[in-house]
Amino acid sequence: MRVLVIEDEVGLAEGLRTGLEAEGFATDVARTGIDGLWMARERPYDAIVLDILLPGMNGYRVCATLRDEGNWTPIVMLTAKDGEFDEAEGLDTGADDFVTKPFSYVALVARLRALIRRGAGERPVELSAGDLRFDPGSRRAWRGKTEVSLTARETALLEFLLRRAGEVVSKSEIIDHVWDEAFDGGLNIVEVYVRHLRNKLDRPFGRDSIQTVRGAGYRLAVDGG
Amino acid sequence: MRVLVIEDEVGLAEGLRTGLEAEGFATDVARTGIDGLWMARERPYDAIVLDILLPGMNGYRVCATLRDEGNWTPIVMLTAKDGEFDEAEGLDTGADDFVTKPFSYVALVARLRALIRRGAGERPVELSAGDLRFDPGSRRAWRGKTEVSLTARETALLEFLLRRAGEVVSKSEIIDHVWDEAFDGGLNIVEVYVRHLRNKLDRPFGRDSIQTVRGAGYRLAVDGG
DNA sequence: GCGATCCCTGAGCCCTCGCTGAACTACAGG
DNA sequence: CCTGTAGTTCAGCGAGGGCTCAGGGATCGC
Repeated sequence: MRVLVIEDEVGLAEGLRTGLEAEGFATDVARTGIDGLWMARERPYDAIVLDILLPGMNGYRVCATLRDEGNWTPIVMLTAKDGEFDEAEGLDTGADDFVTKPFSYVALVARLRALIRRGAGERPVELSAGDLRFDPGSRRAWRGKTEVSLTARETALLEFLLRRAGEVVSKSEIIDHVWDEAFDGGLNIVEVYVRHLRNKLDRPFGRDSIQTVRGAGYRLAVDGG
Repeated sequence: MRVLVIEDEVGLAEGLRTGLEAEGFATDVARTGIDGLWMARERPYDAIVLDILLPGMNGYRVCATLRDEGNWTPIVMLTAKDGEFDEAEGLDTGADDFVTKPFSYVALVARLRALIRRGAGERPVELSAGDLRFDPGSRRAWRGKTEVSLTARETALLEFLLRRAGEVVSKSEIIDHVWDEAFDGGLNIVEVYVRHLRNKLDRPFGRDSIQTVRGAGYRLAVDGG
């Protein structure tokens, strides 16, 4: 397993190198975004650890550039602990996972192994409607740049609505796909969960993405409201 | 997202259920091929995980039967590690992907997601007559560029008229198709709703798309008026 | 021209549908 | 054991939509 670390801070970079090599990863280090991009293009890495704050070319741009070139090597981004925007932007540019500084090697290595196992083939796909976004892999949702925390059911409902964005889906259809067959309650449960989603994804942002089509069902606006 | 697991080995089946539900899939389990077939016919699944070795009716036959019946739900087959013929036969019978036992959940889930993403291929067609348009998927209607909001009944009536554009359809025929069989009111209701449609789709635009054919019924002009 | 038939129109009643808040259960963590 | 969270149920409410009806036009046959 060969890993590329793109990190300008020398202490951290060398720490990572020794730590990762102790874990059995062959590790290369790049000190700038440009260098890192170059190295990533030259050799097939199994994963890339990418800092965001880099001299010259920042991590987002490195990541986006690689993805544009069709390079889907798994990328773990190192984000600052206060950076709430980091992850949203990281996902936009095609990062696969995130580790918040300061971090433990254990966490980083675990993520790396998971990503490598998943492989470069399964690129991250994102479901979106306007600025409403959902990552099926990590099962997280964003309205614009702010992440919104959803429960399991809410997540499942949102995912279903997003996959059928623009279409009217009936409540019974929703129950068929979001609840399992053991469920024998009424259709009202759908109304309740639609309400939950609206309260979390629409109301705080002054949006109106989930429209009710009286007598037919609900429709998620393709432009996200 | 709703998945059907057809697997006779109880341990594996329950493991799959919990694993998949943790990933956000609503999961149903069938223990025999017959049961699985039955369940697949009953409800719309987003994907099916199908073991090959099943009591009674094996996975190939389940798969082939579903395909024969026009059911194209994505199917992932679980194949034994030594079975070289498995995949060929699976492909013949209409399987979409294969996972070799023993497998990791990560791999299975990745395949499932990929299939579901691919599977949602068909897009709604649009009904139109001149510049009068209707999208059955989103159940929205337009006259030219401006969207017109319709109630459920109005929508159903418009859809019916559009599907029979150019033909004369009688009021009783309309009642048969747009109202449910329990309806026992008079034919006047059709007149009322035709009026509603005219008020929304014709009058504001100076059009005359719904023509009344005295003594016979109504006809929607194929050119939209 | 005249009645008969068919269709249009507007007003109004009633009830379904969807929304909402609250209560209840189950379960996990501290 | 207590607390908090998620999932579900339920009953009340309010608005909007579905439907009815009666009277006024329009059109046809004679």
